[in-house]
Amino acid sequence: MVLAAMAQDTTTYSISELAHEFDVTTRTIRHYEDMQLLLPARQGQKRIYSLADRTKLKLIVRGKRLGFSLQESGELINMYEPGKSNVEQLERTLQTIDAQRQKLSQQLQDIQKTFVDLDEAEAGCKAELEAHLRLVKKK
Amino acid sequence: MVLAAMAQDTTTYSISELAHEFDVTTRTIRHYEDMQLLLPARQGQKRIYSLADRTKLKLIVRGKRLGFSLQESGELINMYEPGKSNVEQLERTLQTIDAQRQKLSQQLQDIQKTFVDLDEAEAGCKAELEAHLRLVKKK
DNA sequence: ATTGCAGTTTACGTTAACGTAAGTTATATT
DNA sequence: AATATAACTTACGTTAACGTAAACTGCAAT
Repeated sequence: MVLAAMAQDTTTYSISELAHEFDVTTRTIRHYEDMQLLLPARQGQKRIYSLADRTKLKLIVRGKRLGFSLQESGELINMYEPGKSNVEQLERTLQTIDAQRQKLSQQLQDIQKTFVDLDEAEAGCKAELEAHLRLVKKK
Repeated sequence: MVLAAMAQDTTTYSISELAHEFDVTTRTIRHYEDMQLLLPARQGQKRIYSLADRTKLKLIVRGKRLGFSLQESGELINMYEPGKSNVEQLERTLQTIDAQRQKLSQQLQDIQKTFVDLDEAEAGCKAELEAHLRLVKKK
């Protein structure tokens, strides 16, 4: 479900609802707005978040788990917004998409390696633990 | 190859060699030492890095690509050091290993989802581009 | 009427991860 | 002997991503 296709949904959220759902503070959400990642509607002073806003926040939070900066997450979000349909911009977006893919591939490899390392570390630990157990049993 | 098993290798590196190999500054490497992640030997004032030191640095750099803090990378490194062989410590290490695995699994899922999103975004971009091309052709 | 939330703005504070600059030392080269 | 190169220490500066506090607003229930 792309951001653009969410226009008809009228569900809205308060800032504290979103904060609770994604386990962040309201300050954090407002900060993302300061950084231009979100631009919720207003009802008087209060911020009213749409489903599209929620999705953007979800992307930011996911990005954080992957170690993305807010800027990087911002780029990611912009990819889903078809807005600027001039050719030059579209081609730059395609390049950004490719760059993102490469970064993710690198991360995939890093994760695989780390899993292997963790297996080794675990094996070493368990071996040592059993050595200890044997010592206790012999006594 | 575990850190402990690298004792016999006598290869050494200067700080600038490592900096160049891993594409970081010497300042960065010294910073990791300040943060207790590295403890190279000395030859007078100069730092002399062993193969084990190099491996630790590699782990740190890899961790950074995964968005790990230096503290987290420090924990990872400590897992490979069998040093403190008391049972309690070993069991805590096993727990840390498990926590790491869970974090990595979450990252894996996030990466998969992001790949899907990128595919969608790319498809949308290309569709728009072709729409543009058709407009030009019709003229 | 006031008490209590939930929300708001403004603004200074904090932490991590280095950058950058200044001044010093040691070794090697011209 | 002078210069270059690579290393070093000390210390202040910077950026990102919020935290935290203070003071204000609007609505709801007692």
